[in-house]
Amino acid sequence: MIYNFKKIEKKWKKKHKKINFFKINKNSKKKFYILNMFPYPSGYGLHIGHSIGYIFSDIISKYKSGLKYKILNPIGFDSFGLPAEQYAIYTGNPPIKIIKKSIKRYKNQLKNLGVFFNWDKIINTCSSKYYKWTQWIFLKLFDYYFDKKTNKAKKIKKLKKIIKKKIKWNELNNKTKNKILNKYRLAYLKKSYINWCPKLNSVLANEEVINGKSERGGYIVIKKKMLQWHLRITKYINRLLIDYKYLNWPKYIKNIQKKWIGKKKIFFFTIKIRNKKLKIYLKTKNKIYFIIFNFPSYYIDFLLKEYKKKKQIIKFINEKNYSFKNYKILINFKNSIKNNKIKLYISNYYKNNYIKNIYVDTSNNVLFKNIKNDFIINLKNKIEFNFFFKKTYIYNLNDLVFSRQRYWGEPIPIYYKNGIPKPITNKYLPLKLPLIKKKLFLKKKFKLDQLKKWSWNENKHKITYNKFINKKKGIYPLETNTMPSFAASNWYYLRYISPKYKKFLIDKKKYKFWKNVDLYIGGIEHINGHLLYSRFCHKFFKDLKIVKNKEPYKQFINQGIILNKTYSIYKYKNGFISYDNINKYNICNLQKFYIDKKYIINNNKLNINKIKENKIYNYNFILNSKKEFLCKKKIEKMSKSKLNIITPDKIIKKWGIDCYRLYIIFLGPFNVNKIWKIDKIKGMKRFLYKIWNFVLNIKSSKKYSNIYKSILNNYIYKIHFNYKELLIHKNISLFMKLLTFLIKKKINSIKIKKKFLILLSPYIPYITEELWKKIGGKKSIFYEKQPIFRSNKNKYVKYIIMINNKKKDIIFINKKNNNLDYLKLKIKNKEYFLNNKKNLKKYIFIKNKILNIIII
RNA sequence: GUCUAGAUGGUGAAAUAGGUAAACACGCAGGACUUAAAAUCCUGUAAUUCAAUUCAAUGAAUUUUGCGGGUUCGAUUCCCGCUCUAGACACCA
Repeated sequence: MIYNFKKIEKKWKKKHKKINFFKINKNSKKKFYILNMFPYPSGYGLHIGHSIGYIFSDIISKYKSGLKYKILNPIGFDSFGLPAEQYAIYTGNPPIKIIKKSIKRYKNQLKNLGVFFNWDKIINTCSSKYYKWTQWIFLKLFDYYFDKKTNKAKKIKKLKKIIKKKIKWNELNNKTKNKILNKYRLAYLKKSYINWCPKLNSVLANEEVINGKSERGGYIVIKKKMLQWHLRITKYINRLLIDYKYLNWPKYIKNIQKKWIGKKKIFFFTIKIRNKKLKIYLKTKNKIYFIIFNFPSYYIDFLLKEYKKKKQIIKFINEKNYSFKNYKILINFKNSIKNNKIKLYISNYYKNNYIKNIYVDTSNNVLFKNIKNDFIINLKNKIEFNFFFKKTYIYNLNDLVFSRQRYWGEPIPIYYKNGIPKPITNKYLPLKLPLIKKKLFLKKKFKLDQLKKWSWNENKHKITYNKFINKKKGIYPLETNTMPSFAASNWYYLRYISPKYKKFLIDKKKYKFWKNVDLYIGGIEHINGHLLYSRFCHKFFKDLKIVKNKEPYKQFINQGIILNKTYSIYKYKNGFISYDNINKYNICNLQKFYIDKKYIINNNKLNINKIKENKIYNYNFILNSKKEFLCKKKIEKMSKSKLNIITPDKIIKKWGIDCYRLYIIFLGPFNVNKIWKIDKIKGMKRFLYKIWNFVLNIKSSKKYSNIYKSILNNYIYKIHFNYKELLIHKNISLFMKLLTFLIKKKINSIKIKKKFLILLSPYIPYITEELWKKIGGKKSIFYEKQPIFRSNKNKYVKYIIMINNKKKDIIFINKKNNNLDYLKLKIKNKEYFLNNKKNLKKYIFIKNKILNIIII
């Protein structure tokens, strides 16, 4: 019989639709909630990098199911956000259409990986049934403050009571009342900076800004101050830091997050410049390493007002050059203490475009060659700073900016009554995002403030036209910003437990069983974003008594990135320049374009005729001296913007799902980055053929002896161990070894064949199902229990005999005689022992492992 | 620049708690089967040296886990210094 994977996979895909995998252990009390970070449904579909995570979680969940756990392994779509909007602007199709199409494609691709998800529990963040609760959470944050004494969030009502004791609250007008409360709310309004492009008349993401210019069009981008919603995550920092002890995360992952929170002890003093107080922070009392201005925003304004160098400063801020040498002396001012001149250095070296560090020194000749040595300036002798120092803590983490000046996100359920933010009553949520269905409507950048119908009728609780805005009728403008993408992902892990529950964001009965996520899988790049915000959100839920555990994700494993070759070309004014001539031009004036691999002929030469067929590249190509055009070749993360995506579809068509699953896991450790190569997939196919032939064709009369039992038992032990440590790629090697062992010994026991298939089934569901049926299995193989390791089956202990740390022999001894004396007896007459007997110095005996004989 | 992770054959990589380095694959070389190709199967495969035998095969010793040190009977693993590579670094998901 021939192994026809196409037929088998098609057949079992159909059959598996009828099995509810997640009900197999319906009545089990053990649970396992495994979760992949949900994908962004991009139009390009799922690529190889994504598929690794899904296959990984699928294998683990199938294994756990085999240990009789009840499984939750859901999937959803994070469908609000910038890419869909960008794509909408680019193509003229409304985002909702794009998303729906993408989700369809994504689902199909996922189903083609042989992965079991809880398809009945799917969630979609841009559906109003979901974002109703995202908005609800925001309103809760708006309605709560952080109580320092109890270290918990409490209702703002309680705060009012406290304030009333101190101030005559009722005598204040609404605006000052609001101002006071705004200082305490967990969601509050504050001015902060954004990237603003005057020519495009829009806000840009950091990613869209390159060298201080907009990615599209190359216009100048400036920093602009805007009133925006913030979340007061900083109040929760201590709790976030303390609770790491409850997390089973890799150490380095915890460290990344800890560093990001960046709690530091620091000293500060204040100086006055023209009646304005400035706090200056120092690392130690005596030496100035660097000085950080606490209020960069304020400082820039100050500079702009006081010194008429606006142009110079703006220009400088926009030069995104991370060299430390790149600093400029902007102002000199007199130090109020001893009339020493202090130079203020301003550098954009710190991350982002924000100015955060300002360096101070008192001598006139300070070099900035090396931050570690030259920069330490002792001010002690010149000025007595000590007198002014105070100790405090600073954090790297700031409050989260929660407003996005974009269309495609959850509307913030707030309206402005005489300039004061008012929440929309919970009852009337969701505040629905108006869906624009017309084509070409979005060709230009679109925001909610361009809508004609975006005001709130306070009495009728309805959205109404802006022209009706009227204080007497209670009609006020709505907030036009939307929420960022992390608003939805903060809490989605809870929604999976009861995605269709209408009364509340979670069904508390079901939560009691599932609790938090047992194993969370995702990219390392989310550690300082989503994963941190999600923890913050969970802690807030705990204060609201929605959840009971301290942390949302018990265990976390990050998935390695798949790298692939990229090719890029550089444009100068109206022409492209061959990569070997690039040194002749100033890098700041060059624009980088990624190009598709199909335009490349051998290694990194460009096929100019072919590329010119594409209108985007219809410019001059300036060749090098050899009359060739070279591209820059690099190995980078697989991503749609870099045009180096490979999708699993074609590979699966050629090799089959089982083969693809094996191969993708066999590539290496799950959390390590891998360069994409297809050449080793042959080996996996051979392995599948081998399994097929072993199970169906090997026939012999040999009996299944006890020694084989104990060897198989050892394999089972190792396989379980690897699952436990999440090193599942190693198991494939074990399977292969085990198989060659079974074939060589010509074992024909149905019992062993069955055990072997069950062990393999999480990895390769289809071939094992087929074989399972062929050797007499009645139900699906996934109803079977995974074989368990039995420690009493091993009767022999393996010893390695060494002389001066060099291996000489391997000896098996019975467990009954597991001691040094017996071992000595065993080697007594061996040649290697007799030769060295005279020079013997001592024995080093390590139980169950080694006997090392030291000679002189 | 800061932080983090990593470096093992021609390639992807294994090596439980410091104890057989290179498992398992790919590739390559040789062979079997076949008109031929593909597929399949078998054998070999870190390097150097020596011995023996030469039809083929074999045995022994030494050196090897980026570089240089340290701890230890013993280091891929622990510690210190260096070199290189990759990733993260706030409106990217």
